[in-house]
Amino acid sequence: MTADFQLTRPASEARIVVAMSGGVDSSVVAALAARTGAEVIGVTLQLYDHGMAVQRPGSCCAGQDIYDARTVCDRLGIAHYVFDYESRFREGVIDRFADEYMNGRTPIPCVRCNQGVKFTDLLNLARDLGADCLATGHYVRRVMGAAGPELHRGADPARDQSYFLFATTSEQLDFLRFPLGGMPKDAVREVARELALAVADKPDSQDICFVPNGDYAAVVKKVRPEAEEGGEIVDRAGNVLGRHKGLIHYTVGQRRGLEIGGQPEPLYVVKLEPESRRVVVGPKSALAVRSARLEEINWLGEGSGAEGVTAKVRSMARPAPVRFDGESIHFETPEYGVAPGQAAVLYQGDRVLGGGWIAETVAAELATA
RNA sequence: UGGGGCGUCGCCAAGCGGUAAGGCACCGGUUUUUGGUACCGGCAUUCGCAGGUUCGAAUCCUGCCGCCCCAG
Repeated sequence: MTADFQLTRPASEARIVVAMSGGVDSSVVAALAARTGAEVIGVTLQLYDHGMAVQRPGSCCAGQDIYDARTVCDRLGIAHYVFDYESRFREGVIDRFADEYMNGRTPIPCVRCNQGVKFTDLLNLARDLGADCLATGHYVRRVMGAAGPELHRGADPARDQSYFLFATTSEQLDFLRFPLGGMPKDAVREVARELALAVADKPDSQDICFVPNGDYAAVVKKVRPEAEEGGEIVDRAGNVLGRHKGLIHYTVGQRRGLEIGGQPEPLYVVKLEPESRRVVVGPKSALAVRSARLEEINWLGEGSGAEGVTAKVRSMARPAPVRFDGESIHFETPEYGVAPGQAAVLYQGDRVLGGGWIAETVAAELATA
């Protein structure tokens, strides 16, 4: 198994920096890079504390993971550098994550980490190291088009990570390489086994890497103690149905955790109001959304009003047909559970046209409680 | 303390002599590099309490307790 790193000069003269998290994917990228004959430098960023999150399976970029990355590099005979990015990660990802929740939005820390720490800071670092490119283990494809490199979904639809990389700019894309985008996960693990890499059977990372037990609220409270404050749960007419234990525990579209029984049908979170600290709930039909306004839009396509555009409003969803007017997406059929703070990523076939952060939504039906 | 009604899982609620539906909530699991959703599974040996009738009662009878409503 070999991979194309899309180098612009002979591999023997090139230098490839590989972003290594300590997992199987990036380890295999390093191995594939080494096979090209280029000089390869593995770089691991230490992103958060040495405490409780370190040994957890499914984490990345701390403690054991750094050791794992080093072990792989030693085996491959390539250089390995570790950089302390804790403060940047805390400000750019963790603090921001907490603040988004405080504002009644539902953040995606992985995207912030990719666009900031990884594709801005680490990418510049790779440039400083004189690299030809920065390679990562993301399951997306970089396809050379008429107007330059394009971002496409990973070939394995079950592994595709393009949703988390929508904010990648054209300039960053020029320098990035994703050698795993064309292969299925099985093949990646196979390579790891062939090379007898210690991480071959390491579990896939999942959940938020800096959250120890899936208890993201605990992390938010640690950073922003005022997140403890509860408030009222009301229906759309303003009737108080109960109390909640802090806005940060809820997200639009959420059903569980409201602890309101005696209803004929389930209640879902329809809206979060940070000013009054109220959680507004309603039936599933109240979740239907017709359009969503986006902000911080990143555009990778040529025009803006392309045909056949689809959008994903969460990572694990089939793309829905939409019309994009440059600021808002308009769904052909109502979309459910569209939460402010999440990303809307626009596609044309497998190609990522761009995307933006959901700022606000327009309900498909008029509110009647 | 005259009249009427009601007390079944945390909440709503079916059952009206044949051996406890369902929904909501909750819990567990599956899926998943965000949060959530969805799906699957679990969830009253017991029907306010105590007696009685019956082969057999949550269902019938008696008493007690507790609510609610209308009268005073």
